[in-house]
Amino acid sequence: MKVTIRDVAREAGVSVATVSRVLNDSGPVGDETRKRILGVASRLRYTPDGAALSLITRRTNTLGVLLPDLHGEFFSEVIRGIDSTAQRSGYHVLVSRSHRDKDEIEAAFRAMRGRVDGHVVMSPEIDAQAIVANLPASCPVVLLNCVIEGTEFDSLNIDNFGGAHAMTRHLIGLGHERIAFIAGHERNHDAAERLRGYREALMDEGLEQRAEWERPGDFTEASGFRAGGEIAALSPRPTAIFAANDSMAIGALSALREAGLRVPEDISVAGFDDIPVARYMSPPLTSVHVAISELGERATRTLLQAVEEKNQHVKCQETLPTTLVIRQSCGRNIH
Amino acid sequence: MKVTIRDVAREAGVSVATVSRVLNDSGPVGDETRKRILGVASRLRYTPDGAALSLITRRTNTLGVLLPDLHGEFFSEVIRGIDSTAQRSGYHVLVSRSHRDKDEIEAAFRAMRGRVDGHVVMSPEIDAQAIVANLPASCPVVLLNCVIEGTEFDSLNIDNFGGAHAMTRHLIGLGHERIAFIAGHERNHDAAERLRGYREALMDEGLEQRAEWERPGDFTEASGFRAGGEIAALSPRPTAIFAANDSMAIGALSALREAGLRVPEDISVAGFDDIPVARYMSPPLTSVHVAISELGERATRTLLQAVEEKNQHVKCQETLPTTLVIRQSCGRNIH
DNA sequence: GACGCGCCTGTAAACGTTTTCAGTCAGGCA
DNA sequence: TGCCTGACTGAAAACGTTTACAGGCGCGTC
Repeated sequence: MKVTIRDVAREAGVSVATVSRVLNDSGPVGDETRKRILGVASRLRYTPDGAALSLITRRTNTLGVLLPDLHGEFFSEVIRGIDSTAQRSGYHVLVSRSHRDKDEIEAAFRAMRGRVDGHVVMSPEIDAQAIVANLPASCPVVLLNCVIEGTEFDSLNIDNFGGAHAMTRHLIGLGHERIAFIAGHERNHDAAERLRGYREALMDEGLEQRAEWERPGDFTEASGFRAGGEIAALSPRPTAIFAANDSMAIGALSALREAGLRVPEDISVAGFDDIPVARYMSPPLTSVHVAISELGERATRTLLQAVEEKNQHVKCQETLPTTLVIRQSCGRNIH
Repeated sequence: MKVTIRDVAREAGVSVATVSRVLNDSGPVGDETRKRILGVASRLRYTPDGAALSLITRRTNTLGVLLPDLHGEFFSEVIRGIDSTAQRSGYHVLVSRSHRDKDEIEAAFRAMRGRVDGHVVMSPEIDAQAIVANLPASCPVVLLNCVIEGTEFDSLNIDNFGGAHAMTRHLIGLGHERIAFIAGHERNHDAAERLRGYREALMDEGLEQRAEWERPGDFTEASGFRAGGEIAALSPRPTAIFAANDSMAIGALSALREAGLRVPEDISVAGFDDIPVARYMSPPLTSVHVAISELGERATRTLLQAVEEKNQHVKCQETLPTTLVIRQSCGRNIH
């Protein structure tokens, strides 16, 4: 049924070794023979079998990507960065999402054994140390947004703390003194760092902190909507809301509008991530810009290098800087 | 370096066949022997090599997914549907995005040969017939949003025409007579069908059609923004805008706001897809709901069945229905 | 006591490649 | 003529599995 290298060899009247040599340019072959083989190969539509190739070369040309159950544009942008970089180097991308706990991640690793040359793991919820611990040392891994210590692994993080700190100071600079925060899951590392940045900026400036100004959320628009409504009902009402990601900020915007509040006249709103849709909000959303697709690109480049050097290279820990993007959703406090 | 089945066999003092039998429950093995082997296997952290397994079983337990350069939530939702369904059946997902022309798609197919048990192909831009023509008949394929005729392949389409037609009639029902349309690429099948639905609904109701009311776009927020601005400047100004997808509708909303127009008082806006963020717009966006993740789920289920039956099953062509979701971005025409 | 039949186990082939090694052949040189 | 070299080619091993086949052993039956 399937056409193999043997079929090509037989049809061309040569041995499989010669066919292989022609197809990979891996040895001298007579001009006439080469042409004949090339002809037969394309006529028969021969394509080498990936499995057999991987088996012999110990290379799959595939990268595994383990992601949590991300939603929306963040996911899409990360994958875009990863895939385009991988593709440029002739690699495929095997994705696997929605891994809640350590066991699930380990199962995913096992299932991918021998199908993948390395992994990009994004797991902000879980102790990465434990995950990666029982991975064979020969298997390259790049940790994305993971909480991990030491210099044993390649890792790439967003400057969550710095970004949140800067945004909070920006709001304070606009004269806001009652600033609410919509948080993500406590156990999410990104979320925790952003919360820490918010708190520390308030402390640095000697502003009041109230528990009721910190609302729980889970990075979805729905949770932002809920939190936004609650904040609108607070008294005294905060004059600014900083959401730990854009999706929640968008949800909050929607809730504020329903509550009859104008943004930014009555209350300011800021987000985090600067997803593409942020600038098209009404009003356009002030946010902490993260180069999301670059996150994927960098992680992939690092991983490809690790694969190339068989994981013998010196590991590096990077932090991707963030920048403030000022749009119209935040105004000077006039209350 | 890597621990193979042979290592386990040696350590346990049995043959590889016996180990294989234990690990796959594929034959009778003495109780004592079985225990010993299981013990050794877990102590050595043995995991079968995927490549070798695929080679011998002719199964990769992996599905290939070829997508165009989708952006935003649509991509993310489709993948979510595909991956969750695949994962439930023990399959992995190999994604590959950004395929512009036939050659690129073919190259992707070739590269995946032997790494994948079947393909989900989404390619609204290109004649699918040509793509799939020179694929071996034994390779299962499900076509997603592809233009294709006949019953030779499994295919799954959105009811683009019906959805667009219904939305246009809805706008007409609200009293709008000058309805603008922001289109997608001409060569995009989805876009073309949505445009056709818009046109035919206007014709059915005997409404005027003007070339200047049909603005080009490319499914991005930026193009919707541009088109929205142009439409706002038209005179007489249309009283409603129907965008061929939500991203463009969101862009248009933003442009209208900048032009000082109120939605829906001055002008109504409708989108298509009903991406999750649509309901959180200001105002919440009326849209044609498409069960995006279900699109991925269904395609995957069909593909898995095709794999199961070695592509000998009867192919089916499905169309996913759409529903109108009425929110506040469209109002009765009061001009 | 011979035979057949289960159960358990091992040997070896097969999957489709790459690659090492050895071989053939022509031609140049002594 | 004999030898060496270099270009070309083929045979066979190797990768890590599964599986068809066969063998050994204990036990029951005639």
